[in-house]
Amino acid sequence: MDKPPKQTKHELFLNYKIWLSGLTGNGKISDTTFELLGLIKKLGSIKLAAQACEISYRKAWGDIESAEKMLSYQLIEKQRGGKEGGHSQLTPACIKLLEAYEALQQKFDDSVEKAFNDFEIAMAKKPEE
Amino acid sequence: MDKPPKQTKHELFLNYKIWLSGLTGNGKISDTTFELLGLIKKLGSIKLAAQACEISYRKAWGDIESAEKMLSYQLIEKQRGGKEGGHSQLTPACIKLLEAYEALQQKFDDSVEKAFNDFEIAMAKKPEE
DNA sequence: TTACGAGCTGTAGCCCGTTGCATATCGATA
DNA sequence: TATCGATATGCAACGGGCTACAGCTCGTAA
Repeated sequence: MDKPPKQTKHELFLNYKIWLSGLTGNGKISDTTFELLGLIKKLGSIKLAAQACEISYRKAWGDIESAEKMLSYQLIEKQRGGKEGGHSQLTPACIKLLEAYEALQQKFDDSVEKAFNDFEIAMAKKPEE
Repeated sequence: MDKPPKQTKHELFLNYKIWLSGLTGNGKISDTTFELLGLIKKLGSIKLAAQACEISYRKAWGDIESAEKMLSYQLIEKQRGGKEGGHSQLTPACIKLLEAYEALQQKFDDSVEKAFNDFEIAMAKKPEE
């Protein structure tokens, strides 16, 4: 899921990872989890989303559970049974959260790009300058 | 070493981690490694710096080695022997790198703060707004 | 010339996140 | 009312990262 990092003239890449945590530190929502949520929204299924995310269903399920526990509200509307076995969709609260996160992520990307450009410039300078 | 993350009115914290990697992905320089380098500069000893960093000497040494291999230049001037056992200091190239990183880190912090403020505002709004 | 303490190095073992598997549950629809 | 497949859940096993520890190397100052 990690997007290709940015390269310097010095053959360095900048990588970063962001996540949300709760007050007591007893849980977290990682970028991967948000990606998972986005895929559930798109695919309507935890199973399919987990596959697309290249993580085990077990992990996907656990991540959702811990995120919901941390936030103390429901993220996923789950439907079991039926010929199709079941399906899932995001709650309105989850959609709101996801959209806020995606905006956060986007702003972050832009800022990082800028900061890293400055880094490249600094590294290109000779030490004595 | 992780600094306290920022809190929303929704009792959420934003956390992040950055690191540099090389072309072939065969190594990385984490924020912890940069913290270690800063402490070596300050304390003049890998051993003391590792203690201050709360990592094992073994890991500190391995991190430095892999960073130097990745960059293919020397970061640390090491001195063995003597009554004091030895000491270490940063090379000029390392100091330059460290300073560039610290500036990058600072800009990162600012970006995070700004992006997270917007996130808070978005989360404070009612879904229908 | 020796003693000391940091730099170096290998390895056994722990911790913890994750996978993989097994198995149960549910319920719309055919 | 039988079926089918996704949701739900536990657990053994694996693997990577790290620590703990043991032991060595070095060279200066006493």
